[in-house]
Amino acid sequence: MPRTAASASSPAPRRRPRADAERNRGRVLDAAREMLRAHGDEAQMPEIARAAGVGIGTVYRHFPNRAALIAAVGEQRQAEIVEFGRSRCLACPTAAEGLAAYLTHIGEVLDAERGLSAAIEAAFGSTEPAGEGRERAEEVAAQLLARGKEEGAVRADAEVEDVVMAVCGLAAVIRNDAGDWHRYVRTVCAGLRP
Amino acid sequence: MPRTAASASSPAPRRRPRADAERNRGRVLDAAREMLRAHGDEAQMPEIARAAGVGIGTVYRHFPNRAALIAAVGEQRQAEIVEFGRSRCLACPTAAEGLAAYLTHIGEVLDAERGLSAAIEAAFGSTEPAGEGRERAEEVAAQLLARGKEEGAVRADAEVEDVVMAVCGLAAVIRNDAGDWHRYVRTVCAGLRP
Amino acid sequence: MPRTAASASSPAPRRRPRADAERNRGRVLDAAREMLRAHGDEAQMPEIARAAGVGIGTVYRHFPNRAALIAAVGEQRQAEIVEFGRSRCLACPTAAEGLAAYLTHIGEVLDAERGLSAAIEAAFGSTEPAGEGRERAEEVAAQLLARGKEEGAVRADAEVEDVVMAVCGLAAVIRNDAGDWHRYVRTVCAGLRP
Amino acid sequence: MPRTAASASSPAPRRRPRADAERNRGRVLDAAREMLRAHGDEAQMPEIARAAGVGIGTVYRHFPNRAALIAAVGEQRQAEIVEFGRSRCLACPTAAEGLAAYLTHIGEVLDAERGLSAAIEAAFGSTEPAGEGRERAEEVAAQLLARGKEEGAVRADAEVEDVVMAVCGLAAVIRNDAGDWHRYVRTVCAGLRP
DNA sequence: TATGAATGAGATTTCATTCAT
DNA sequence: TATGAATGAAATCTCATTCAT
Repeated sequence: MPRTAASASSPAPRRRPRADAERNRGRVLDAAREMLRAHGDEAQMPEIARAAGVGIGTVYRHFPNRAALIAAVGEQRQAEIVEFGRSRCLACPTAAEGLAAYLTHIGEVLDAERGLSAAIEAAFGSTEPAGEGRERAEEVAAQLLARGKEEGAVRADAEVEDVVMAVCGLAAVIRNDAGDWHRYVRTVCAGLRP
Repeated sequence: MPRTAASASSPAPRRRPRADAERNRGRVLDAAREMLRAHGDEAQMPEIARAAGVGIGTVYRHFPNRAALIAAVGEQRQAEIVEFGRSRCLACPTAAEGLAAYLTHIGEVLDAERGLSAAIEAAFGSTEPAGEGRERAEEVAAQLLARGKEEGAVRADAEVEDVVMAVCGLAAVIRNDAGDWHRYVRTVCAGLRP
Repeated sequence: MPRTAASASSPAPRRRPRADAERNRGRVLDAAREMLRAHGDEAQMPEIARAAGVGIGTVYRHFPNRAALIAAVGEQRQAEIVEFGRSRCLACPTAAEGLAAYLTHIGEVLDAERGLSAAIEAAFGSTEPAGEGRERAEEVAAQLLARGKEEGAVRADAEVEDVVMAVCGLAAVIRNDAGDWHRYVRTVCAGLRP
Repeated sequence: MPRTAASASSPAPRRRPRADAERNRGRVLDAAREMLRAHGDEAQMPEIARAAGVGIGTVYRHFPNRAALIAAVGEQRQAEIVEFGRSRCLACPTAAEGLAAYLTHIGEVLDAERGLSAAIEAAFGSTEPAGEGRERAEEVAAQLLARGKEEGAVRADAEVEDVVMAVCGLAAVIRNDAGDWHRYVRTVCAGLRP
């Protein structure tokens, strides 16, 4: 596509549109996700920048520090997990099944993407920022619990907090290779029954 | 100067570590524990060495790297926790009470010593080396489960692995401030009941 | 802000070292020089970094290791010595006087700055890199010899190499306190006469 | 030589004769010399101990520190050089030849045993301890100079100090690869002539 | 007295983060 | 705004030297 005549002779029109920055942010996030998947916590900032095809300064323009970048990766992955929960688990015949399916899905993701598990654990775990992702995750849990109570499959005093903690624990179980995590899911589900 | 026949004069059974080395190892471990307690993962190797009153080379002679030192601290703390479990929780009137007491004690320790929680989590979690500490921890769990089954307070198919995972998850819950950990203990205990 | 036509707008001739890096390199070099003067070979890298007001990483960015830093100090001092030779000794009434003055100046510098003498000796001695400093030093020697031969005050077969070796030896004499170095200068000068 | 009857039945007569220690000292010295020859200043104390077949503690029993060991090696080698000077150079037809032969021999040794040159330089150079070796070295120089003056081949005001400095310089010239050391010898010899 | 594991000071490497361009 | 060279704090390694056995 030949440039239109308007493209004047200025040596380089330094007007990088916002879209450009947005694209860079995405590239960095993707690269970080890949590097974390591959190398876990060993993933290095310069490597991530290189993999993203940007300078390291650009990484820091979009994320104030390494922890923030990792957190962003965790939240991104969390969002996908929650979306799965919303579309698939809420659609299960029973809430009990839905809850089990939700936890099992999380387990599978964490198991398959070991390098991301700390990031995901933090996304689900931390009560602090109560970010948007966190909120949506809690919505899914809340709906599952509510339905579960209606169906008599969940203790009346179960709370969203209990699910959050279960997920957080699940992440740790998998990250530490502490045992067969399917059994953990079973225990927790049983523990939430009336 | 006739010695009695028994004097097996092997030139040197010299395989006990030198007394001072043993002492220094202990000092380093103690110092690391203090620094971790106080500063968590920020704890620095030179600071630890200084606090222990030894050179940094000594720290590295006893522990090949920072991670190994932290792991050792975790195992030490784990040993104390397990000892508590053995002497107190096994002595509870019922196994159910014992198990709850065990998990609650762990929760209290982790809650009070946030800085150590990652180290302790790893000590309880990792299946890898199956070190001595790990073994003892499993003994306690095994006995609690066995008695629990006799008393009809624990599922017949519960295994030591389930307790290990519960502990590991508990550590993560507390480390991430994911919620009221007492509730988590309750859920897990309930999940192990028949 | 119209630039004059001459502003060749090549996107980035960005190969000049950053100004601050250049400044820091200089600071490190100066600090090293001071520390060497004061403590000789005892001078420590962390101390030098501190004296320079930079982190130790910066020292190692500019100089791959301690030896390289010391060598750089030696070359810097050598450059000053050579400059003295160029401006003062070449201006002496006779080449013989010039040569004596040159060696005497070197002796005085080495005598006054014991801590630097090994570095300076290496700078004058080593034939290896034939760096810029070395080249200039040889120019001075070459001119003194050439004039000396014209004036009949220097052997016809004397070479720059002979002066270099004399300087190198002088440094060793002073560093080892092997005797009254003025006598050494006299011997060498006599040895270069026809 | 069978032990005399007096050698009682004590399980192990812990009377290591002095000869034993003396032998160890010699072994350490030899090993150090070899390691220095092979690796120069890189030679490490533990390696030397291993090469000598003794514990590192034994090395330190005989030599207070690394510098002292190296100095001892230098003095040993110096002694051999001086012995050569005494037996060969003093026997030359003329003192001028003797002096040249002496310096040339030193040059050859230093050239062939680069790793030892710093040690040898120090042995010849340092005025400090005026040890026995040093004294003998000066005797040779003194005799060569005395005969040279008689023969009219050496300046009347030449002193032992001048020879010492020449040797010291020679060592530096060779150690630094500053040029063709034979030329240096020539210059110095010429410089000592009337 | 001989031994070598243990020690600690200092050199060097690593990498997250900053900042001049 | 994007870049990556530059920075510096902390980890880690390397020996010379000490000292319990």
